[in-house]
Amino acid sequence: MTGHGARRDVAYGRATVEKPRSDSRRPTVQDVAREAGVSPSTVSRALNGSGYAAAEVRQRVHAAAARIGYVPDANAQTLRNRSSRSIGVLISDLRNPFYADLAAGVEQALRAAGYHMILVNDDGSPDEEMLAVETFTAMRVPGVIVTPVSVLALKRLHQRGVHVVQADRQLSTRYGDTVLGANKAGAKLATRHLLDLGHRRIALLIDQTRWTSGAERLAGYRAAHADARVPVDQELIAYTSFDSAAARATVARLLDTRPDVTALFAANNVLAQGAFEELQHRGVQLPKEMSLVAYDDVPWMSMVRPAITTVSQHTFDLGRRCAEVLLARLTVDDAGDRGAGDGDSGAGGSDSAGSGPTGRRLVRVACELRVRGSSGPSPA
Amino acid sequence: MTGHGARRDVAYGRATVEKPRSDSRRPTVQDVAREAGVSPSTVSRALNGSGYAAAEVRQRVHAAAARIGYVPDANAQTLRNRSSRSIGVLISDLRNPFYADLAAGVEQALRAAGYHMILVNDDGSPDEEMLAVETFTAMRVPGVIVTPVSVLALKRLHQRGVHVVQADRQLSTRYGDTVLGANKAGAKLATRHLLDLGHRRIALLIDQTRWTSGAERLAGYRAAHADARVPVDQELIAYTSFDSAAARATVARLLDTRPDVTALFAANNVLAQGAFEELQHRGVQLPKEMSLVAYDDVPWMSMVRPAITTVSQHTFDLGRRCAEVLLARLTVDDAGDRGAGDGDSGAGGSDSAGSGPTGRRLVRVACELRVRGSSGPSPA
DNA sequence: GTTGAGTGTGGCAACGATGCCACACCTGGC
DNA sequence: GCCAGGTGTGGCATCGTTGCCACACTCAAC
Repeated sequence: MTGHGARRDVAYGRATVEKPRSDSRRPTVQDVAREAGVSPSTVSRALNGSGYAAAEVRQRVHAAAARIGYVPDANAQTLRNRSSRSIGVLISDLRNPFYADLAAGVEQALRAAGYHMILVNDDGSPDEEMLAVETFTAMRVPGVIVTPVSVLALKRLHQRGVHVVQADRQLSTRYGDTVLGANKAGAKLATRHLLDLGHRRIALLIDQTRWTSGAERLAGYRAAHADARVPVDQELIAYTSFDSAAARATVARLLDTRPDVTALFAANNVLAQGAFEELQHRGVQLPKEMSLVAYDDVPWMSMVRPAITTVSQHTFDLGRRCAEVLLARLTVDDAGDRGAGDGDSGAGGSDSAGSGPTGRRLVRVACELRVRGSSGPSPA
Repeated sequence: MTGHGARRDVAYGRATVEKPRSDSRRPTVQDVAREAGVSPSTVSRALNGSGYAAAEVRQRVHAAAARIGYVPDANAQTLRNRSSRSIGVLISDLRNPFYADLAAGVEQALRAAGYHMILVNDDGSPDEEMLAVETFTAMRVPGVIVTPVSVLALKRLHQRGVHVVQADRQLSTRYGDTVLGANKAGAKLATRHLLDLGHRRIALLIDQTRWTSGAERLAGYRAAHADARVPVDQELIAYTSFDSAAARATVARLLDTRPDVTALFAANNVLAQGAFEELQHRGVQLPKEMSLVAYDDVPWMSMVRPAITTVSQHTFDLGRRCAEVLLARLTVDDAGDRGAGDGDSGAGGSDSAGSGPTGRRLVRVACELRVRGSSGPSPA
């Protein structure tokens, strides 16, 4: 087997063709030390600012480092320090704007703090999720932000001493912190909006209620009814799967069997798409014949006419908040003794339940009802 | 300064509160070796399958590793092997579905090949781009996929022996491979579609033509006119900035000064949004009074009525292709002698120009015209 | 019975950065 | 003039993995 040695040997011969400037290998602390006329230890101290280093020497080292283009090897640092500045981010579907925005928010906050994001798509598959967990473990990430699929993944991470933040939904209260949208409040707001408009037979289109996101939205829907003393018709809670085609079929069935429905509340953007397509296909007039409200505002909802009334989750902020919560843990970790406090310096509109730095934290990011043209008075 | 040592010492005392099972540190090859009754070298050989290892021993080692839950430290491996399995991916805006889809495609292909993606958003800023380059360098990534902003970043990466793939646009032909959409062909297709419908005053809404993406689309627009022997009215090429509000204002100005325009071709999804909003705002009837065609199909375009005629870039595939092109380079690199061939096993519809494994490669991913309701016969 | 090839295993150094410890030097006080 | 204390620097081991090399052993052939 011509292993690595051979590869390296050959690489030089090929250098000008494939990898142009790999003729001189990357500079290390040793090289900086030689250049500055000091020892590697001193270089380390001078660059990191920890420990003694005469001002003059410090300057000389910095100059030398800049001159030869020294970039510290992150892997060596991680190996030595036993913790990296990479954060694992595990989401279900990057092509869904909800997850994309979430990831974008996470990335922004991480980058601002000098961390970076390893992004893995699990397509909602527990197996892929577990594989990602192994990857993150191997990389020694200090924390992971995940829209969780299986409790096992959370548990495994937790066992391995990795800080976990569950985003958007909470599968377990035992492992790490959680950042959620105000699902119940949002769904209640939306439902109440419809009730206020006189609707009495409001169908809820929802995919699953095993996850907190779905369950809480359902609860909000019920709560609004209860507040208005309008009984909930169980038949109007239409369960479907997380797929716009399926949602569309479900809506079709619903409209056929229950022509008395005057409003439709779709529990997320994917289901809303199916619903909207079916209504459009049938030529149902919004909002005259039917009102439509969606949870989770995504771009198409404000482009179509009438524009869709939605509950915005402030998804980007949600992502940012996830990163902040995680970073707070890491900082506490670093600080030896807990100095950082709980620091719920909440970007306006997020409230946090849960105790100090030691306990599990649950952060809620506020949502907002955006009334647009798709919701109007009940025709009845 | 209570440094790292202190942190560790304290960590144990806190273990049950913060990081539950960090009481036992992570198992290493040493631990596996002890468990299996062999030496670390043998463990390495047994697990990696390189070099001798008796079948019985191999089995014993695997069992031991599984029993104690051994996960190799990726950082130590990278340090030792001088190359990681992380790929840097640098894009402009994750919240734009174009970039999100691109990243999703990249991620899928990387994951399938056992690599993972460090995703960084540079918001189109050269400074952020350079910072990301430093990060990637520090992490010793073997390759980077980038929607480039500045040539300097490409050059820097190239100098450091990192394989580069320019995605979507090509800023320089000197550094690494490139994967582009068939911009000219696509724009020509779209323009020709409008010309065929009888339009003669087709405005082009475009942000900039310094990048290949814009320049090629402009070229396609011109080429279609030339083919049809229709002169291009320079005034109808409306330059704006990459921003839907600006695009909208530009469209407004255009429509005011040139009421004779019968069709609008928006060079990307962001500009298309601005155009659509302005047309909608003015109550312009599509396609009766005006036709609209967009480059880059994104979800809202098929949700609105009339749905927008677009050129789909197959963005997800574009991303996948970027990863494939990069991985091919890495494989050649590994293989000591070039065994892998050029292997343009193109997923149907992508054609590659450029020479074998040693030369720079330029791959084009085919696009497709999707005719929808927003384009119709010229009113004239 | 010795030699040689072939087979399997362990020792050890290296990847690059870091921080503890030891030590050299300088200054001031008695 | 000697010692104590402070200041700045270098040596060295370490993080976990890998692969080269050396070596031990088995077996067959001469």
